Amino acid sequence: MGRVKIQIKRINDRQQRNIAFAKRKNGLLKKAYELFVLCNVPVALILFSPSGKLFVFYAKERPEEIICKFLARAVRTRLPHEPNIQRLVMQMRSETKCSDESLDDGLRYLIQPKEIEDEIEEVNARLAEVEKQLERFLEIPDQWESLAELKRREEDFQKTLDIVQSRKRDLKPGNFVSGIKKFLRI
Amino acid sequence: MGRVKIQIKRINDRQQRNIAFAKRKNGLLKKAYELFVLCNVPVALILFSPSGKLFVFYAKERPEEIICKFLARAVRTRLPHEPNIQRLVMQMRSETKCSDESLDDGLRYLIQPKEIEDEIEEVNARLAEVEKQLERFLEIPDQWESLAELKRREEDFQKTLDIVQSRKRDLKPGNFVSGIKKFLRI
DNA sequence: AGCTATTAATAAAC
DNA sequence: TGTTTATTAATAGCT
Repeated sequence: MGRVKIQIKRINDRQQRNIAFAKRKNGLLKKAYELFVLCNVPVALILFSPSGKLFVFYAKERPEEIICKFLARAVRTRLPHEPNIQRLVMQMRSETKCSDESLDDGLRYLIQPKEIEDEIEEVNARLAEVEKQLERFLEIPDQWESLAELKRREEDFQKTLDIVQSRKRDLKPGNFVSGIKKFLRI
Repeated sequence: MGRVKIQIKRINDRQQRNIAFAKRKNGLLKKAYELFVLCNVPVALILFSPSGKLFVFYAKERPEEIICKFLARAVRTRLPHEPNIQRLVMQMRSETKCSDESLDDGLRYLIQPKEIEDEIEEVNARLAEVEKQLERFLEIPDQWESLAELKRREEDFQKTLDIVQSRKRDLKPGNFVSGIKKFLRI
């Protein structure tokens, strides 16, 4: 998506490679962040610059938690080759007391409690209900004057609901990115 | 980049969220792959679907190697809280000779999450505001029917707030969060 | 580190 | 579930 279409192959010029890395790293981080916010899923992205500098993005859970989940699956499938990880997986293997029940087929893992999610959906359904009623209100001619007022109040409701929902998300147990939205000034 | 511009905030409808996840997961994986090919750098991307299914992408090095590198540097900055990882890091700490080069400095920030009490207070204040508005609303006679509905909604808000407050105890202080503010162009 | 012409990703519709 | 299309978003080449 630039001035010309490029082939996805290694950039040989070192400087150009660094430029491409800097730009695309930002894009990738943004995309990872957006996926987290939109879908509210745990994400961990670890990458190294051409010069070896470490970059980490993680959301919803701390990277150790995400890594542990990933390694827990490795326990069931294969033993990683890296010695340190191998040692860790061996430990986990000896300790893991058949939490197999939480594993459907080796791919699914640790399903989040759904109650908060459901709550939000329920509240949204009710909000839609009220919005409908407000719509009907707005159609009554002799109450036209109060239209602006009603709209304002409807917006107030939405705003309040947004705040409550956002707080609920932030306060959700296991969510260690509490306040990230505020921090990012979104 | 769709038919309409969307706000980056949690998608509440579960089905829509799943659709967005499926599409954006593919996009994210593609971007990660392209970054790897173009710049020839190690990349590890671990993410979970809304239903808890695990997805892993890694390039240039096995995920265990990338994770090990990440953890090796964690040795120098902080001790992760997850017990298994903690044990591993302790081991690595006693084994690893840490050089100062390329210690991540640009991407990580220590976030001091806003005090939960303050946030609850904020929500309470907002709720009180809406309560006041509802009071005024309730004084209009010929709108009484729908006002009962609004009153009910107000109670819903209170209930929701109670839930939020009850979850306060479950919240643990956050630690490091990948700050990406300046990269997100927000 | 900014600027645009372009390409690429994707939200909604089908 | 997959395909199409109108739009928005990312970014390659320049400065």
